[in-house]
Amino acid sequence: MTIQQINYFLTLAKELHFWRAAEKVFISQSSLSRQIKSLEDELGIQLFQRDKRNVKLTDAGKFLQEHWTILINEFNQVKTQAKKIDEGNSGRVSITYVGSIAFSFLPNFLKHINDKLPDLKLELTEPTDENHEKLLLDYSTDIALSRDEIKNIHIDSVKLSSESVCLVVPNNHWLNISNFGNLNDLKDEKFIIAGLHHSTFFASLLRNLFNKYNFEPKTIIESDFGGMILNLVSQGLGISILPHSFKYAKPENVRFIELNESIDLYISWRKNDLNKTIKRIVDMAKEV
Amino acid sequence: MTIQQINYFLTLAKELHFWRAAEKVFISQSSLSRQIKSLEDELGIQLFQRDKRNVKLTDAGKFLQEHWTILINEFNQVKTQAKKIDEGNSGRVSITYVGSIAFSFLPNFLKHINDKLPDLKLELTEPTDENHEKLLLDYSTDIALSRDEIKNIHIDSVKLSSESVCLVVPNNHWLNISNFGNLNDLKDEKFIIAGLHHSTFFASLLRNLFNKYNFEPKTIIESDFGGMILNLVSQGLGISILPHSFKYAKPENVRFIELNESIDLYISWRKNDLNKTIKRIVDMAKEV
DNA sequence: CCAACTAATGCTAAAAACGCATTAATCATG
DNA sequence: CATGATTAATGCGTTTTTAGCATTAGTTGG
Repeated sequence: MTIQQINYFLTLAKELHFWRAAEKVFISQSSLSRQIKSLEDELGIQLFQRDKRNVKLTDAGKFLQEHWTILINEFNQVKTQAKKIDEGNSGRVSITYVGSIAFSFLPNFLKHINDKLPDLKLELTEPTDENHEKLLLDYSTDIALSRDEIKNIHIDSVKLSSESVCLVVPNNHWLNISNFGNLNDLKDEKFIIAGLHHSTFFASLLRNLFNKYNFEPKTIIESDFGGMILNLVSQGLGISILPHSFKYAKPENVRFIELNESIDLYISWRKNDLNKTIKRIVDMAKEV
Repeated sequence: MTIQQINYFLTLAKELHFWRAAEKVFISQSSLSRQIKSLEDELGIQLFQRDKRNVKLTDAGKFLQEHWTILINEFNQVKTQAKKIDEGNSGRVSITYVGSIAFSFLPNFLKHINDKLPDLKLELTEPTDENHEKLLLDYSTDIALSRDEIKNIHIDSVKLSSESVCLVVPNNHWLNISNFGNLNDLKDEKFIIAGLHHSTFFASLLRNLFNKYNFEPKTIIESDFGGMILNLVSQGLGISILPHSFKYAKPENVRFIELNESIDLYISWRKNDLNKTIKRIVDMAKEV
């Protein structure tokens, strides 16, 4: 039983046509026919019900199609990860991050990594659902930069920094540090903020903040992309609440007013991962 | 990349010695050497660090050893299950059950199956940890007979029957149906019962029962095997509490006194499993 | 420095995989 | 109902892969 044979099988199971399937796997129809037959013989399982004209999966075939598809995927994932370990400092490392660090921490961090490990390729992704724990465990990513700590026996997670949360207003806005009391002063303001129904950490922080003051913001635009929000604020469309680090995006015509709330940044990685480069990068993060 | 090659790799990874590994997989040392090398070439990953004398795994090799071991096991499990589906009524079906039905429901059930499907082989197991849900989901079993309903979107679960829970006492015991009031009459009795700390459904039922009367039994012997308990009770070593169906074990010198508690029997199976025989057997259970 | 050990390699034989051409069965069509 | 189109299986020769034997080459322990 070859991985190759399984791929032949999966292709045929999808096409249900020997000629088309054979073309897809770049062998002749006769070869495919024989490979499938030898697979059936070796397993002692009838995979396809076929006459001279039609091909269809048996129940056992359907079962194998479903489960082999999953297993082959896992095989490929494992292979990719092994390759990363093999390549080490000259390989690739995947990093997932939350958008709000794109302007401050992340550029410095990436520069630092590139100075120390110039041959390393970095794969950056900003996940939308923010399930960093799952992404780490199934090897979809190697390092996660998130707003909350990940508590899992297979994952190490340490706090890198804290920063304050700020009101963001256009420069010509009446609000400033000295005349700001609390959120309820802002009940007539138009807000441009992240979707509060999301399950991200920042959304939940905002929900808590509004709850504390029993305050419901007049939201005119929802966006999860901080850069977009900043831009809209600078255009005078409304005000927003963002982590302080967005100041480093050097937005024009915008003023930041610190609130009495702070938000953390954590870095998380798989405990004892064999890819030593991951740990090196984590250590670099602590230096930045 | 062949399944065979992976098995070669896993053997060598364990032995770390080409000759011994080659013997274990029934090929020559030279062949094994070449197979490993071709695997390394194909993956583009160094698996072993070797000189003319020693062999040891690289980090990537360690990683692959760990994950391939798991995947190969899953492959075999999937194969076994596909085989079962292929064989259908002449194949095998695995049933896990709780001990307490061994004397009443189970014999009738098995006889019924054997009458209808004489070519079917049945694999019976009585799991100790009673995690029927997990056993079903990972295909370790096909049908589970348990005391509580399994609630999972991939599993169907229906109640087969209910029965009362009984006090079991030796025939010459002072206690009988007419003079029994409640559990607190039994505070001086010696009990022989299942370990209450266990996570089985029956253990938790007993815990609740005792809690209800704020009653702590003087337990002299703990055993999870009902047959053993019955035997000890009949020898006069103490009294016990068991489901009513143990009466069908036809124990000598023992009397059952019904309590005001009942316990259910559920049958559970994977929803829409491709092995049609499983559903047939489930339907038979409802007829018994 | 020699003997024992062990992984790699040259060579040859056997086995497996492949493609071409053909066969055999089925289906659609007039 | 005959005929051509379609399609999976198979006979056969070729190429590729795998296996074993014998040998080589480097390492280790005495």
